[in-house]
Amino acid sequence: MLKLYNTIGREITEFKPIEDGKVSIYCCGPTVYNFAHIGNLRTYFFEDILVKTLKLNGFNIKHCMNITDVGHLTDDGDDGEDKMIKASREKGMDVYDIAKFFEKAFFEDTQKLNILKPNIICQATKHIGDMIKLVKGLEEKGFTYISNGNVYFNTTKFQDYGLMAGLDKQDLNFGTSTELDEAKQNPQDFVLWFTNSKFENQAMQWNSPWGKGYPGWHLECSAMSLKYLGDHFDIHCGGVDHVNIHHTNEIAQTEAYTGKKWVNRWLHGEFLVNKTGKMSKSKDGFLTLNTLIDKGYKALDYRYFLLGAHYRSQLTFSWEALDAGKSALKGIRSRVQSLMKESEVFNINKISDKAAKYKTDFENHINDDLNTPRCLADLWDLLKDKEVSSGEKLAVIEYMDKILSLDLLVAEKELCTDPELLALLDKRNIARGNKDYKSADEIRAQLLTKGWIIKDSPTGSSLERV
RNA sequence: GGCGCUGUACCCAAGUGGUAAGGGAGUAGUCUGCAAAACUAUCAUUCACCGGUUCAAAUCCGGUCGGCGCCUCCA
Repeated sequence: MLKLYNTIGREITEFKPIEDGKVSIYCCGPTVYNFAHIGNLRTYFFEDILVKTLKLNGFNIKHCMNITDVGHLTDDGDDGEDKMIKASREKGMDVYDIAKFFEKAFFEDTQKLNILKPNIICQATKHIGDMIKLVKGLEEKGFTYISNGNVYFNTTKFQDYGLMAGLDKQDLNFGTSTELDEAKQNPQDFVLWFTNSKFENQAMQWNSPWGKGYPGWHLECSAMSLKYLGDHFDIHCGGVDHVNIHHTNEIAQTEAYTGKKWVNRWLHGEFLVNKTGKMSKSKDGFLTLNTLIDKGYKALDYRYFLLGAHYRSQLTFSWEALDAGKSALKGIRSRVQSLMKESEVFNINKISDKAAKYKTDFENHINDDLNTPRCLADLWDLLKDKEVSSGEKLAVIEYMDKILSLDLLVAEKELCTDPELLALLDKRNIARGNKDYKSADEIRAQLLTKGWIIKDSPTGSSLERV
């Protein structure tokens, strides 16, 4: 039985899809005006675990994600502007090219992390018409007003405003950190359509019944999810920061528009934090996946690190913690590689009860609101169990890796097959046998300059790529 | 200020009222010409602190102190 948390009601309950065997899921995607940092990527990782767990439970998944490629792009007040944007502009790329560039970079990152690509990916700029239709519908139903040139959503007209976030219990601090928008009738109202931009040089603008302008930022998720997943679907996810504002407003405008319940279950991924707080592009410590790779880590080392914490807990990033993940993954790999030398992968349906217990434990743990840390512990226990045969272990590990996605059964190290180099290795081992260690070490150094490292083991020597 | 989350070993981190998962690091040992790896063992009488409930509390309740997040674009 799959149990998942629901931000609505703040409780873990059994997951039941609207339609038997099928799940529709919408995930808030990236804003593509900069590289994703490793904190952003944590959320997509969590959604990947969710999607794969649903698949493991036999569901057919319709997985939709938006690309926010509208807005933000001419806001030069942002101190953290990436050099790439500047470079792109200097090269004369327009905002659409910039968006495309970072969208591509985003999917390169997620691919490196073995994150499945959603089967529906939708760009906001390609759905302006759908957004306008939504605003028109809201206008007809009387949920909007126009003020200072912009179309606003009147939150007091929507009865359950802020229900999921529990805003009624919160004494919100309006306007303490930013100036209040004087044009709003209520502090929580939000813009559906801008014609009077706060950025003077807004690069992307479209014609609309209210004049030339651009959509408010909550609008895209409502419009596109309605289009691709319908007016009632199973799961909507995103980062925790979206609970109070973004998702609250999405619910308000969508349910006001359709007049019915929209999303059954909301899941929110917690933040990756530094010692100094959350990772953000305006602070030091803005790390991208490529920064990690440049420092000698593999993308999957980072994935292992993420698996070690539950998605609803904040996770503290440190190099020491990442090193721990790297070493652990290396240890698993080396054990799995020896298993593969000993045996073929057994058929998962024909394994002993003892081995099957690990499979069941793993399923129970992942189905328990995605408890990946427990799943890793199951993997380690299996690896260390002396009563389970190598082939059975491999079968269960292969199964676990459907969720973990660490490429555990893929031979990681490239082994040398070049006869010339292997002859050198033989020569070195002969020298070694004759206790001629000087020559042996010279050959080792020679091989190293060619990019190969000698690994001696009780069963013989081999050459691996550095 | 309000709301939410949180405080578990040197580090990261699970934990369903029944006596502290797992990983990393460390330590000891095996192996070893060296290097690397591997393997074995070991590693919290205790869960921020103080009270309470209970036969039994890391888990429940109250209080104190600390951390993080949201209330602004944000994963």
